[in-house]
Amino acid sequence: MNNINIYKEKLRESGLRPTRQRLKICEVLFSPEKTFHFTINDLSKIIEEKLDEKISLATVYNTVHAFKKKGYLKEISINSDKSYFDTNTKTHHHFFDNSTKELTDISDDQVEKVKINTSLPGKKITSVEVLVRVENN
Amino acid sequence: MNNINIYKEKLRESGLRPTRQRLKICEVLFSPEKTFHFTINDLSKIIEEKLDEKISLATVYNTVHAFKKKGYLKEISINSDKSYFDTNTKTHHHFFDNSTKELTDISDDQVEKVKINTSLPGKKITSVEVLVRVENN
DNA sequence: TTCTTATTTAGAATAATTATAAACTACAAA
DNA sequence: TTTGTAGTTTATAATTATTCTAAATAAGAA
Repeated sequence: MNNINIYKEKLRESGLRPTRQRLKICEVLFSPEKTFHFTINDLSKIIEEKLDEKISLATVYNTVHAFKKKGYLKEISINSDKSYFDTNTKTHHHFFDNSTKELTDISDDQVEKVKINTSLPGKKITSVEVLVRVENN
Repeated sequence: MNNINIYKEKLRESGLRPTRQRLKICEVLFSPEKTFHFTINDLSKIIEEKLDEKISLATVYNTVHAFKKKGYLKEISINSDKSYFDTNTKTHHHFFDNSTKELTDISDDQVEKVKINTSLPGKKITSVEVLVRVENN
């Protein structure tokens, strides 16, 4: 089965032209059943391996940022030396394994609601996310 | 009052030679009563303004990383485009203001203990930190 | 088909960080 | 004190991630 028409539709809805490159990137990002994390470099490599055709690195950057802006991707800051993106855009939490540098999702329902007993005047909370660092024991 | 001898002592304890440069950086980082956040660039500028003498950027990098390794500084990843360091090395939480890009501490006691109902086999939790994103309302 | 505007692209530019290797310095031992 | 050595500092080059630029291309409307 092919999702291309769905992606075309979605892109057009978002005001993004469904170009060949964007559709390929959609396939790589949104066809897998499970959400995943990646860096731009990861993505670029996956595309090279999976596809017969190369997509310019600048386009990968452009596309990822466009998708992020539209809310189809989420940027995660764990490691300051690289930008990680996540195809899971819902508010959720993470394990970060300091031993292996791996990042894993913790679904929202496995963390009890976090209560913050303070606030900033004139500001409203947009998200509350938990980072659980682990290491080998 | 002068903390230099305390810094000298601490550095020596840690196996770091108390050089002129390291002592100056200690003064800038650890003399203020309140902890604070900074980037390497911030720190470099503060040093230039405060001190009559310049410290090479490479040394600032070296020193910050050495202090981080020894546990005197903590690295914070909020914004992926820069590395922030924190002189508050205790486990604590943050507000990140998306409107102003400002980072503020939330002390540990203002956040109720976070319960995680899942775990990773063979791993132990080393820290649980909460990031609360806010924006103007 | 044609026109307009968005998009892609290679490569240059920028910015943060790390590496290099020579000069310098803290400090232990003579 | 002086000296030797290992740790540090430094300027600069190298590297890496990311953004910019401007020309070529392609999508979609007329």
